[in-house]
Amino acid sequence: MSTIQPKRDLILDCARQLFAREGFHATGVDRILDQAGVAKMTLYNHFGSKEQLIVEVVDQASLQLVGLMDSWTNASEDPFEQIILLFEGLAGWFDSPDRCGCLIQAAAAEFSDPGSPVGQAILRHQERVQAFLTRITRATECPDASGLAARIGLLFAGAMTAARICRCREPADEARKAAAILLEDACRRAELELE
Amino acid sequence: MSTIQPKRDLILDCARQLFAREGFHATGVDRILDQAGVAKMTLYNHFGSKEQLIVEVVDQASLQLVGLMDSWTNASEDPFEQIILLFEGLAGWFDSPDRCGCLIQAAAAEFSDPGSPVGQAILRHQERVQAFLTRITRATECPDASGLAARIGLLFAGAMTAARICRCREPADEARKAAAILLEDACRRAELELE
DNA sequence: ATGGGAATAGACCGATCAGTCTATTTGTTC
DNA sequence: GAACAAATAGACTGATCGGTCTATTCCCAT
Repeated sequence: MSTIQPKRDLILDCARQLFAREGFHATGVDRILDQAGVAKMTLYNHFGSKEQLIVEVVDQASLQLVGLMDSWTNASEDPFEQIILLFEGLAGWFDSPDRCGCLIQAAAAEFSDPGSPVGQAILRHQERVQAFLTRITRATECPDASGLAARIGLLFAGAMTAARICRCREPADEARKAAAILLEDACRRAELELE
Repeated sequence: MSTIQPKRDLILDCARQLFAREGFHATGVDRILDQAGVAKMTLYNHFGSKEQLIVEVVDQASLQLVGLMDSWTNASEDPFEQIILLFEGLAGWFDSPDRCGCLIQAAAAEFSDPGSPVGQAILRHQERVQAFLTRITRATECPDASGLAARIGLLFAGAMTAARICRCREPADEARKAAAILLEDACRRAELELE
């Protein structure tokens, strides 16, 4: 058997794909087992329950997405450019043919209780993203960096939501334009303040 | 029996509430029947299948939301003000305690196939919203009205997505600020073009 | 009063759900 | 080769799923 990756990661990967394509509740444990070619007890020994598997899938997807955002923005030192790069990266991400939008948004839609383990994982993701965005907007030295980060985050989330429906990169491109306008505005206000 | 509204609307209403709170796949038909106090055959005589019920719930929610958007913006004749009113209305909408975000976004997350009946209903909604927004942005007589509408739509969707997670009106307030900046920018470009 | 359409309760269907259990095999490491 | 942990197949549980069917009851209009 040529399992390069341990079974645990294999299950995590197959589960992520199926959850993204079919949804969390609509994907039965047996479907994941078939896809991964793995016995039932292997899954339950590793994760304990379907809910815990979902939590780990969401956490992994969150770290992966934030990692992507980081790699997209690494190409520049200028925080203004970084935000543009962020939306360009997002647009490129949507070009992947098998992509069905953001897994974490899907999880938020299916698990609305913020107190549940899955809800907690979603909140962790939200905090990660906002922390990432705030780190960039603070570097712009514009006033109201956190407000700017919140607005950029709204565009980011909106682009993901729209891309799930229209399945194209246009929302991300439009979000990039909107972000550029918001940045220009914040920049202009900063200059006014200096005078 | 004091059924003021016909059973059909009662079922539709209970289903909408349960779908919004628990999700579509997670809500069994029997739960809807219990909540509505209605026999199983009554539901199946009216809707034929759970999927068709979902389609009608989504369509009803779409018409209701667009109707709300219309009523929020009716308070002014000025298209710039109308967009601000739109996000103020949205913020007020999120103040409702039992609200768990946008039912149509949840549907989009659970039914990713755009060819399915539910997917079609979601596309119809998306077209309704964009048509509504474009009608307003065209009245601003700014250049690139459809682009502006798309950007406003992204903020609108982003605010809904964020509100589902944080369960507060802040995202809508922040989206309103962002929309105001986008409008100001579009307005400024229009004036520059006139000179 | 009576006929008919709408709604009722509830049994029933096969399929699938998440999760458990056991007995066996596999691969690795002393 | 012995020991041991990991993974295997597959039977099994009770619950729930969406959906069907029947027989009965209710209410309203003629």
